[in-house]
Amino acid sequence: MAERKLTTLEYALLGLVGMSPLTGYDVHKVFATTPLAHFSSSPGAIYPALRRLAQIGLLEARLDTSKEARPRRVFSLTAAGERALDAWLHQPVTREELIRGGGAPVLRFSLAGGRLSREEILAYLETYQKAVAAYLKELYGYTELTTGPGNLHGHLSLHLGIRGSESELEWTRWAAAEIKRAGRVSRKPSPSRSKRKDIQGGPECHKIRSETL
Amino acid sequence: MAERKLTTLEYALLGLVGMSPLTGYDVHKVFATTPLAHFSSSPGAIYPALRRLAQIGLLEARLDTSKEARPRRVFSLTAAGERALDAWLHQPVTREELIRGGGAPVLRFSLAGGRLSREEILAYLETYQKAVAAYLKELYGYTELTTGPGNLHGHLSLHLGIRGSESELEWTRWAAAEIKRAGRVSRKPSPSRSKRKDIQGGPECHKIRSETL
DNA sequence: GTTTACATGTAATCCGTTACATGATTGA
DNA sequence: TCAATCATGTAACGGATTACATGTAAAC
Repeated sequence: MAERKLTTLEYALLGLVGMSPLTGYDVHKVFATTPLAHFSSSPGAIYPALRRLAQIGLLEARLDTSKEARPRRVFSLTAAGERALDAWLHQPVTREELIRGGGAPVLRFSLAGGRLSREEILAYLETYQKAVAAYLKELYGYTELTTGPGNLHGHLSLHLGIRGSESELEWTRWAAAEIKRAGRVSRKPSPSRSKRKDIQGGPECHKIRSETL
Repeated sequence: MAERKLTTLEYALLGLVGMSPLTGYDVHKVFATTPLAHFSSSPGAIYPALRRLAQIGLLEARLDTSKEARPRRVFSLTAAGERALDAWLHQPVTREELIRGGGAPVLRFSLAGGRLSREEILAYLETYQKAVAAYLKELYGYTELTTGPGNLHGHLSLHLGIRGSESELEWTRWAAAEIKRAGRVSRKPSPSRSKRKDIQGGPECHKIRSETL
């Protein structure tokens, strides 16, 4: 239980497997056919990563020998894997995550559905918003240096970053509002169900999510 | 001259060194203090990459032994380096570059100032725009799958990607318009200078650009 | 005079890419 | 039956991260 740091890909795998047990090829299909495509769907990335997670006890592999074909490993989350995933989902968005790309902030948000409470998710979006706002301030600071003639391309490139961050900032506010709204409207038609379940859905919902996210 | 494929970092180094000769620490400063920060400023990335580029003949290192301190290597572009950089700058934006992050599309645009003609730059922005538009179409296709209850987080995450791509698309149009406008207005006050030079500026402009981009 | 920041690297580790390998299933 | 696709991996290579090493200049 050396608690070594995991890569973004490995957390993505934990999250996917946590929705429903999956084989390596299932993961490949998700990465190849959904907006999660910025993860490589190459087997050379997926299979070793799954094996690594199994070796450190975060995933557990069940050998499926039905069909008497080549046995396939079906991976599912262990208790330690649940803990590692939940701990990661509770991390705030950092400046480094924003700058270095990799998509960790939105990945955490995607996987948080059903694993975090609505309050925790809103708190997470708050950290997201703050991080983007702070980074935007940095970018605005650069504009003074690039205005004026002689640096048109620097000026224009900077504005691409600024526009992107502005759009990201607006999204965090919009997403928070949508989540609050969804909590309100779905409580009315079915007041007997718990708030968590309203958003979370059942296992079949997980299946859909893993295919369409 | 085996023409091995270069990484985005290596092209960024070619571009920076092409603006003005630099040492490894100069590069570190650029990555640490400008919006180019999504490249790692760690010496373990920069120094080996510079050395690699020198070994394959794209950079040339001049040993500066003034000050009699530890000698520092000042890198500059070779003719082969210029060719490799220019060839890369002429590549259109691809779907893979957009999806896998890495910032190659905007990096090429940033480095294109002064190296490509205005017509070539506009053509490049055209490929950028087409690639983003095509990717946006893909993303819109996913919205149908995520609408409806039970997949709120997938739906919201998808919209983050859509908003980001829409913002990027608008930027390509705006940048093209700005470049056309700049070409027009700067020709009037100084009709004697060439069009290229109007945008490009001199060496001191390169220095500014490398610090502020 | 000692610490802090500047400056230039090297070494180990490790993840991801690319290419290869192989067997089962399906369609022509 | 032959090709193509599905499905499950392995192996080699290489680049990036992290940590370490070291020496100089400035600040206090």
